Amino acid sequence: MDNSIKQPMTISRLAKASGVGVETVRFYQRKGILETPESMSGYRTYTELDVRTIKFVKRVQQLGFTLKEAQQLLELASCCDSTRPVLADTCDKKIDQIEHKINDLKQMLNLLRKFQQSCGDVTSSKPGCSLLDCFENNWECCETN
Amino acid sequence: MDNSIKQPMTISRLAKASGVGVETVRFYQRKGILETPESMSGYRTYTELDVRTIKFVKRVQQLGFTLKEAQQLLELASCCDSTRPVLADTCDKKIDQIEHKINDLKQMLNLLRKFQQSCGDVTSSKPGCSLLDCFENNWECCETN
DNA sequence: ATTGACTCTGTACTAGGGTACGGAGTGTAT
DNA sequence: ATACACTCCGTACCCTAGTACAGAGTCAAT
Repeated sequence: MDNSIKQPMTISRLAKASGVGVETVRFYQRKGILETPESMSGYRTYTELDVRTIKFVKRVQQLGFTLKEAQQLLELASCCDSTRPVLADTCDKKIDQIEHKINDLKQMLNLLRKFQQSCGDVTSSKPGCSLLDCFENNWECCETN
Repeated sequence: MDNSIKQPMTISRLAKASGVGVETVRFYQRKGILETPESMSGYRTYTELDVRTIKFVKRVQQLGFTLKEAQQLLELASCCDSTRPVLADTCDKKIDQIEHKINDLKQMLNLLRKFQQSCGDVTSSKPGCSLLDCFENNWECCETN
């Protein structure tokens, strides 16, 4: 890997490369999500890792996790040495969390599909399956598949 | 359905029944998520529908949707008549959205599982699959299944 | 008719996740 | 050497989703 720099990656370059605003980068630094690199001469220079980190955080947020959780995931990402067992465990919990979320979303999806069918079928005059009705009792009105 | 009321459902009863605080109910009213029933004599009385609505909103939020989105879903729920085509369409979009989210979460899950294996295996000295590494290029480092 | 629990209204405050801005320093081009 | 873009730092502001609270009214029991 040739790490020679074409142009030093300034904060605005970093921001642009990772698709966020400069202020967001600073915000992440304040929050400790991103390290604040030591700067010779006032201006800091960033690396590809910072770009990746920010992109990762943004992605994880899209999936419905908080910044704090994104940070936890980053901590998982960054080390895999002495703390392995702890990490594996944290990972486990995160996995459970995500599995749960997926299941919930699947139920919701099911429900919406049913609802949409009864709703889109204009020939049917019956009110069909109401979201609220279906929702009761753990979505029982919809056969889960 | 016997709609006779044992005791009028006041706001605190509603809050309790739907598992939120009184202030949250009021907040939802301000936001238009919940109707503010006309009250004879100062105190409002609520119905089972309000309980269901709040529970629905809370559930939908758990799935990672915003209040605004929950409201949209409620609008879907509440009518299925003249506006059917529009609703079916909105529903479609929501379905796409959820499908997308599920796929993303599945990829994340995959990644975490891989990571966890390499991380939990203490005998393995190689750094294994880093979350950040794996994340690059649409999680390509993990075979999607 | 007074107490205590509850309600209504409005306003203020909180936490999370940013976004904007003012003032001072820096880097670079002309 | 001066202009202009950019950086750093601190503080302030915004939106979302609540939460808290003060002041006034209401209801029900004593």
